[in-house]
Amino acid sequence: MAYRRMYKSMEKKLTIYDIAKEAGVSTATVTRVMSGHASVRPSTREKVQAVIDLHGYTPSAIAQDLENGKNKTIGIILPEIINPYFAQLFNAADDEARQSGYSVWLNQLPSYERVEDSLVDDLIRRRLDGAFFMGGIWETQRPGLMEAINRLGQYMPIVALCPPQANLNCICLYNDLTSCVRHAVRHLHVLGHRRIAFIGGSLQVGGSGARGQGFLDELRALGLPDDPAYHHEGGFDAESGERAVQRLLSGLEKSRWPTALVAFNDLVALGAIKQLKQIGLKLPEDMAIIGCDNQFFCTYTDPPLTSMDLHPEEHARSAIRELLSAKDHNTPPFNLMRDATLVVRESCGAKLGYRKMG
Amino acid sequence: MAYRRMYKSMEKKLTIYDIAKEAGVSTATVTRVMSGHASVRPSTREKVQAVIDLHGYTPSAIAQDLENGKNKTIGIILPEIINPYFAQLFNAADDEARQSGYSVWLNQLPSYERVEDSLVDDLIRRRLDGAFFMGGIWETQRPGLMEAINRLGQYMPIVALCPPQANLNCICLYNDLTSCVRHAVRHLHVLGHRRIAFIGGSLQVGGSGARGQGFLDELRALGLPDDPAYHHEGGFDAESGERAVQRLLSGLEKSRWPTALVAFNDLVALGAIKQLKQIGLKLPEDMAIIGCDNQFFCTYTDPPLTSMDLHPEEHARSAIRELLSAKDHNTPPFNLMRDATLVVRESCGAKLGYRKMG
DNA sequence: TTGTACGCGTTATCAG
DNA sequence: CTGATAACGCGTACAA
Repeated sequence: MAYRRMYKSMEKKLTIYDIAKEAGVSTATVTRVMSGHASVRPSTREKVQAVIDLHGYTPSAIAQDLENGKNKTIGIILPEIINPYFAQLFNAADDEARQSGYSVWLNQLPSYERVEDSLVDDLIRRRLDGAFFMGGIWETQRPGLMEAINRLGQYMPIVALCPPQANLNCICLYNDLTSCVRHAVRHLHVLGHRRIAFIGGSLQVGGSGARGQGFLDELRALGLPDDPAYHHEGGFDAESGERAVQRLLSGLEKSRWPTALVAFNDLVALGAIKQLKQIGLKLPEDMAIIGCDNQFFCTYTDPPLTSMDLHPEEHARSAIRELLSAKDHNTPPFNLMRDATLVVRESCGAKLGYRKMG
Repeated sequence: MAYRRMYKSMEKKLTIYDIAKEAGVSTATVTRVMSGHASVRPSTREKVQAVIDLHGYTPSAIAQDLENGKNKTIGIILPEIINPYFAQLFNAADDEARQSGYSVWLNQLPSYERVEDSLVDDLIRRRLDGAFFMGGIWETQRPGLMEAINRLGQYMPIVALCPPQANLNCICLYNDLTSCVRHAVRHLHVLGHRRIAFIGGSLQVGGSGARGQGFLDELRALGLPDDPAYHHEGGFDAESGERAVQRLLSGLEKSRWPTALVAFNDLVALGAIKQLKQIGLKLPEDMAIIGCDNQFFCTYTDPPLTSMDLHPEEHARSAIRELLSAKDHNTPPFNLMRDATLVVRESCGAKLGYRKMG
């Protein structure tokens, strides 16, 4: 037994013509009533409005879009919304766009996967008003990404959350990750740490390279030993953190264990903390750790995780604003750097004060 | 100095007419070439394709949408993507939709806020193929929501993640939260706990009511005391958890403290754990705790958090599938219930075995 | 103040 | 196989 007319969409779709006919006016008048701008005789207005209300008529956005040749939509491309860091970015971008009467269209592009032409085609096909590529992308080799951005950039303004790169034709918003990591290392040094290791991420590639560089730079600047056994790459999530700690410590005599860890990000730190405790270490007494991203759970780890805030919301809001303004004013590409902020909690032993360490 | 022709979108927009003219054919033929379905003489095909490639022409999706009267888009309404639970749901829905060639349009509708007509108008205006309302919504009074859903339901199929309700005309997917909480309480009881408290959420309203009911039901069934001082509502996030613990314990002599906590969800549990430790309690020895949602960080709390898995991904995938099939087959509304699964970790003392407790 | 007619970019239909 | 032409639903000149 089939159900009929369950949805109005199943009935004859209601168009502006239907309203016009039923109200005994032209479609132009209906438009006038709805927009409210033009002047309509009060009696006609009422008559038309009555019909509109009666049927609950709402004009089709797709027809409107066609009419004025745009979407009022901005495409957002990120690796995975599951990652709270990207959720945070997305959320701020969404909010900012909405405030300007724009919508946002989310596209997940998993890390490690090749950038397919079909994604770019999709974005072009939709006639978006701009595209915002956010991070995670440069942390790994991403075949095809730069070409994709450059092609897409011929159709709409683009903002990317990444350090500026040669031949990358878009607005780049980024953090000075080198100085960010140097900041972290310095914090640990001030607290007395001398054997410091870096875990997670990937020291060679893309944006991660900057962190690795910062790490090494600061070690040198402080005159600390630069032991290759103290670099353990591996990934961007909590499991990577667990594994990194395991590999790091199992490869070293106890006497040579570092006293502090710089984690690629908070997720890596989260995993590291678990593994460190499992080994029986007390935090921060036996091992200090610092994360990056200042995620919501930093307050709730035990001990609370000291971290670097990269100010993702501000980046996201800038991105949207620049996108909209670039569309209007045809702004030439530029780049914008933000400093990171150290958020001191307890995982580095700040409360314990300075200690002389082996 | 203004930049010119930076984006192709700034130039005269390339349409199918332009391609047709330049290739010396009609627009119909261009369409045929692009779709590949109809038969075109190879030589013409090549000729047309050459022009297409030359200019990188991509047909406008908005015109296509107008033509076939649909979007291939499903609207998703959730409180906040920042909450990892909803991110998880969204992600699964997105993936499922994509697999069927559909897109997803995210709309955040903060809890506690009234459902504006403008949101519903927006959804209707876009001529979506369906809408998926997900949770958090029924946890609080939501003036206007039911009316909104019922109005929207006249235009497109709707799936909601909530228990079926009278006068709510949509497909409801839900968990049996009553039995879910009873399950949790039983787990604690088996481990020896006799004084059990419930924190977070709201016992009276909507979906939360079911949890509160389950809590009370199981206490009664087990012959445990039902002490009003053991119910502490308050919210859905980590901070709420902190406050709830504070209020709960400060209002009770130590001898009457519960030995176990049922938290509304994992975020509440996260906050509770922090506060419990701050008070100096050992977990799970001095206080057991069980969460709900089985979020990613459950593995990484200390101790790892025992939780209930509500299988959000399965719900989300069902939702999308039902939405698409409802559109095609005009299925009558129905409801679908899923059981929750207990995921035992260490926060309830399962490793310690049964203990006789005060 | 109101109506007519056309354009927006595609696809589909129907001739040829 | 190919080309006109009519939809699709709306806004907007332009005319009345």
